[in-house]
Amino acid sequence: MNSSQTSADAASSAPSRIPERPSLDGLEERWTEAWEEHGTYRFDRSAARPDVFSIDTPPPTVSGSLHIGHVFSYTHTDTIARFQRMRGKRVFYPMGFDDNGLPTERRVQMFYGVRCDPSLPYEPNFEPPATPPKDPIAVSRPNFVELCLTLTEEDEKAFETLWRRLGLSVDWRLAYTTIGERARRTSQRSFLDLLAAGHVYQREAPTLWDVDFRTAVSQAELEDREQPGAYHRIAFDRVDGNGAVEIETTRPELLAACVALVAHPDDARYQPLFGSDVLTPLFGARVPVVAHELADPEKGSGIAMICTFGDTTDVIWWRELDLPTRTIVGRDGRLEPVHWGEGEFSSTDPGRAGANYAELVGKSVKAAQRRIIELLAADGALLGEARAITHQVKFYERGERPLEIVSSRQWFVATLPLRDKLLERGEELAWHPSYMAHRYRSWVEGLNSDWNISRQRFFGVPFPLWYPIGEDGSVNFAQPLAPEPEHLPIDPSTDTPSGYEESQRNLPGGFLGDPDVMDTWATSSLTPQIAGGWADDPDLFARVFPMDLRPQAHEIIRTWLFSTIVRAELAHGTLPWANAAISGWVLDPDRKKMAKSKGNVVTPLPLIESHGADALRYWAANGRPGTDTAVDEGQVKIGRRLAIKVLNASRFALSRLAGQAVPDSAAIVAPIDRAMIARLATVVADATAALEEYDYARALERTETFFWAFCDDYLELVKTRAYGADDDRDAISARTALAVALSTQLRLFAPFLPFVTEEVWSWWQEGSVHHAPWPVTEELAFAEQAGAADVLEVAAGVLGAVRREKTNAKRSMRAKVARLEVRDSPERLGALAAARRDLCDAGGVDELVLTECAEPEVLVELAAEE
RNA sequence: GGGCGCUUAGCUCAGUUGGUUAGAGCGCAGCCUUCACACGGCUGAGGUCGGAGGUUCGAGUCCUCUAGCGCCCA
Repeated sequence: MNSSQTSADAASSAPSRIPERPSLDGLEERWTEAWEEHGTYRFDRSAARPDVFSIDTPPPTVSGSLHIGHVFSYTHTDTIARFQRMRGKRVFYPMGFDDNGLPTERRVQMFYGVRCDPSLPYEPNFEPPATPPKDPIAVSRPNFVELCLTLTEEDEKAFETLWRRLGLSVDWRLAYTTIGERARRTSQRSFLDLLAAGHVYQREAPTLWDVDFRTAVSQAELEDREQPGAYHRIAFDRVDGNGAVEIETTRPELLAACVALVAHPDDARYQPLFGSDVLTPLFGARVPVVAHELADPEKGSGIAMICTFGDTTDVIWWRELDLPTRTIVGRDGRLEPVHWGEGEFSSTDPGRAGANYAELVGKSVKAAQRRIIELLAADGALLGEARAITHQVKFYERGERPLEIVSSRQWFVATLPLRDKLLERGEELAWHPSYMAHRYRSWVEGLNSDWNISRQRFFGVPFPLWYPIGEDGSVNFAQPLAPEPEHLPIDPSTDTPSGYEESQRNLPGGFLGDPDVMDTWATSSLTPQIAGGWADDPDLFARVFPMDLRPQAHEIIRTWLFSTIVRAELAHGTLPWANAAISGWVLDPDRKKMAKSKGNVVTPLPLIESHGADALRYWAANGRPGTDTAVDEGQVKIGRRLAIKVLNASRFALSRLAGQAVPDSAAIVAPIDRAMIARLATVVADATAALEEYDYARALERTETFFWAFCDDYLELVKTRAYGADDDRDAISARTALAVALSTQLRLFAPFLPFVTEEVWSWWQEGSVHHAPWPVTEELAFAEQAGAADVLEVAAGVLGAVRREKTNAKRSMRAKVARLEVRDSPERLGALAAARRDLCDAGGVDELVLTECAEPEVLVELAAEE
């Protein structure tokens, strides 16, 4: 701490700035406004990279509800941002909003009662009805996107309001969205770069498909769900007439799509059949019996049918065994018409096959299953009763029906070849807490497909490509037409490729715009590049990238964290950040996961309104890194109590300071004052070390523990002395120690309680506490004690004994002590002697006797009641 | 099936590299209107650290096995 800065100005004005009855009321409005006005949290973009601390803030999904989980994790990040700022870093702390993608589309559909039909033309004056109609109105894609933009804008305002009330030290000038112009330019430019470098490719391939959303989904968006099912035993006649082969399947409705039977190569039961053919019942299609290691002899009858495509194993068999394709399930999840006897759908009896299939066509897979079981039973091919089981079925994480696998044209990022490199990057990254690295590693090790980034949706970043259409009407997907980088962002559904006229769209000799949009992760994986200005502000980008910190929740390690590492690796050959801080979840008060469907989601605003932002932040900052934490209003109330205590203790500590804004610590001469400062120095060291390791919770806990002891013991002990005369050097020592301790503690608390600390700071200091230097042990080193007994600890112990005696006697704490005898070691008695005056004042002690004794004891004789 | 985390007072949780009688807050009980604070203060009663075994002079803190809860991956 600087010494000897006594300013006459401060001397006259400072005490008057301390309110008579300090209160939390109005602090948030006042300081939120002041910070905005003074640009307290603005990023200084003149800073060089080593002086910058940059944060890749998670952009919340704006169409999701505001809930307490946001407050929780964003508070954690904010404490780190504030700590780094006070350490002198220029903090790059932008806020983003993730608005593109399916959640927004769903919300818009519900909110306005519309659905998107891309075949419709744009209606410039379209207004959605005031109340959503029962049957959704079909609107064009541009109209639909407009509604998405309108609604997300409103949602973003609600989020921003919450963040500001919570006191996040975000630079709002840096806010971005994942659908905004910069995001589209960045995503499209990055895509074209990857295309040029050969890291993305397009392929007609079996794709995981959600039949309700009618879009492809990627491996990262899958989840297994336990589902009831049943094994049905079906007989396939052998072509050679030597009886039948019995298979078991959970998906009999795919029988028409069967292309082979498969058993394990070592399975003696089926070895004689390999290479021979069998006929599918009902359809008479001739299919081979083949061998493959993935066939499980333990499962069902040990031989399975391979279809187009029942599950991902079917896809592997299809690819590795070079089997034909018989597609029967359409993109709507219903069985499509096929022509038996033609092409892939050969049959020994096309007429019968067609008649049987006519019973199924147009039905959903579920309905088709019910019908085909009846047909098989009537045919005699169904053997025995169905055997009920439960099994894991793949779902889109937001979907309601099992995924189908359909063949479609999709863009992929080649992630599988990167696997080893990605594992290395995971090792390089500093994870907080460290065990979260396992989540990433097990995910990368389990990668089984390249990243499909095409989505057959509407509100997203379009692929910046067109495809030439030949004179014969065939589309040349192999030679896409790309725009010039300076024209980005573009929308191929409304923009025209160079060398073509708009009139040539979708016509022979013309062009076709890529109809798809990118996976939402394909854009949000670029948040460091979007926020940092990679595509349009290289100067800024060089100052912030690679970033210092990615804070996020653990459930999106496989999606957001993973995909961001992929993109940075491909674009820059580096990690996108040095540290990943993984926060836990917020659970409801009964420690259950919060979910809209359960109705147990806690909204944060009422908690801020009733207890204050500092209080809610206190609760959040008590959640250890990575640990799931229950909502606990009791903890919030304690946060409020702490904030009030800071106000009141500060008022006392400063009340007799006589206006020295920055007192000279050389005036701190009393041993107990020095002991308190020495202990505070250890708190500074602990809190600093903890924050350096992203353990904000530990830093808060250390600071808070010290603060309560400071109030309960030290403040009480020195209270009388601090009121002493202006020429009393012991009084000055106490006042100075109070001021130094307060200054240090306010700065330690500032990242956690930004409002109340700023308020108190403003009573006696210039500038914002949030730009004050983070305390260092050196400024308190003058009080270092060499091995002596801790005066404060001994005195506080004796004071406690006095209080105990008064409580036992049911007397007031003001009651006089006629005689106090302390028996203890010479060393401790020496320490106590140094605090004799304070102890007698605080305890109301008339006579203090110190007796050397091996058996420590405190004897309290209360004076008679008056 | 593989992996990770958690299990410490009625509740929510600390306990950093193993070291004197295991800590905090809430809740509970009692006391005190004290000149920073009744949106307060003081004091107190409550655990032998999920279970079993082991290493060690010494283990909540390290090792093995085991139970329950939660999660990740396949």
